[in-house]
Amino acid sequence: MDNPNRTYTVGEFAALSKSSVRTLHYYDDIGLLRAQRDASSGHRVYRSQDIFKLQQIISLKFLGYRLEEIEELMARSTVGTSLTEGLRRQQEAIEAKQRQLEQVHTAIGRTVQLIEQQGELDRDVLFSLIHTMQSEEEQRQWLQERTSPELVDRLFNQSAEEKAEADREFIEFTREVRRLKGNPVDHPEVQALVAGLMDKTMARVGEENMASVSTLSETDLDSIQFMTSSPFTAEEEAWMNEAMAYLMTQQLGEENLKP
Amino acid sequence: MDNPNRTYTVGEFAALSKSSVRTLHYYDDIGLLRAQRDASSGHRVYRSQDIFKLQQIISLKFLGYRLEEIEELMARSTVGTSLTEGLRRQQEAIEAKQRQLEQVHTAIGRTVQLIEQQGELDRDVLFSLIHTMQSEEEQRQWLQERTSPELVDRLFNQSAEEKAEADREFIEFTREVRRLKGNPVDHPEVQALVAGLMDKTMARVGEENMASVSTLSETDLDSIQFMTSSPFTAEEEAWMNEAMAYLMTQQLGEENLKP
DNA sequence: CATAACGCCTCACGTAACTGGAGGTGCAAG
DNA sequence: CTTGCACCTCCAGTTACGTGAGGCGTTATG
Repeated sequence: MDNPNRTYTVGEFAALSKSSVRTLHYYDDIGLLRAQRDASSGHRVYRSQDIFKLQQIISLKFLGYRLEEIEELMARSTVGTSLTEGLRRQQEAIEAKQRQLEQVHTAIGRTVQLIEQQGELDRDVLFSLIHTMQSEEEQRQWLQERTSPELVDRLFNQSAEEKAEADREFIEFTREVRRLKGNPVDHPEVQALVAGLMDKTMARVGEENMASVSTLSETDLDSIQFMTSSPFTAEEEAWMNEAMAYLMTQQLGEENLKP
Repeated sequence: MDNPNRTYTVGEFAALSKSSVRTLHYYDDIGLLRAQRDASSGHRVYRSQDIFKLQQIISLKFLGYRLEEIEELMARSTVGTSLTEGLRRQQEAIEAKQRQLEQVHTAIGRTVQLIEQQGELDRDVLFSLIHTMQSEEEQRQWLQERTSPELVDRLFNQSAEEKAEADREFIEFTREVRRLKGNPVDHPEVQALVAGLMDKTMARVGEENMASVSTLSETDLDSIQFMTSSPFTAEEEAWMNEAMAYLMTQQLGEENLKP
């Protein structure tokens, strides 16, 4: 057994504690773990009891404390309820980080899956999707404040497969837009495209929720534009709006013919 | 609708993107998002198309990329399999972080629970426990290489309750040591204490695993000392060892009397 | 015995992604 | 005329070290 009075050099001490010489120098400099000095050589000398102190430092670092806080904590002799409070705050911070990491993790998962299925992707489309995933929480919050909980539930509480399906459909849609862009808005394929979009949107929102959507104001619709970044150019958007308008007039016309 | 050619000042742009003016200055400085300048005032001028670029930057930051990497990624026009590979690496890094956070989370949870149940705790004891939790993975690895998988399983694959129980027992044990310290090693309560310790240890290890424990070498036992930091002083350790030795001789004596 | 190789020392700069402050300009309102 | 606002630039500080230069004293080797 080692005798408890033996001393260590920085190198030995670093190896023991699995930290680095530089780290020990640093702790010495900032006064977190002061070493004694060999009078003649000026070398740092650590005593075996310093091991415990260093272990405490490492433990507290492990718990997420910064060195300054650690110094303060170690100066206090009692370790009780005051620490619990700090620990609980640490706990909450960790949970927040975990939630964020989880979000990023699934976002990357969805992105990778998309690229694998679809091959090379247009960068605008990809970034638009990533941006949507990233701000999903924000959008949910926003809708929660303005529409019915049922709609929010329906739109966001989807399974991973449903979300993947929505991603695919979106990609498909952008490809069709790129393919048909330039055609007149009354071109049958263009009309089919926008009709399909409206159907899908209706299906996604659900008929029973259309009422709460229609309560959204003009300014609301404007600000939704900023949140959901679109991969389309201004001309593409204008063209699509025209096609939509044409579709609406056609449908209205048919209805007027029926009775 | 905003016309697509309107321009923004830094302040407006910061508000739009929910970043700060300083951040935009910074991105301009490092060339990540260069702004044009108003010739007369020298003020930064952002165009609406810069919004997309900034959104992409924010998205990539969200995915965990560093600004330097982002600049490089955005310079490339194709976004395909090269990105997937990077994303997968990101994914793994995130998973590693998640595992680490999970470990810290449960460690703090156990600590808080202990302080709540036991009130004020001796700092040495507390740090000893935290240190043990922190290096649990390391210890598991160490034992895995040297003993049987069954033993490792038994020692580490415990439920949260079992671990909490072990923590409590350990605290209880340190309290008893403090209380009885100074008594002669053949004092009945001291003997009961060490006998209890041995019983608990045997129960924890399991009779069928004693064989693989005994294969550990002397040096192995030394290095285990460094990993499991003890909250006891050198004298306390010596005293406990003596008491253990006394217990062993007694038991050997009894066995010799039996037959 | 000279030299090389260690291990230690100090000093000082680099890191990532900002944040904050000091000091200055131009413009509009009170 | 002053106040306030929004902008500008330049400088410094943040965290917890990593890295490298240049130097000293001790030990191993040719």
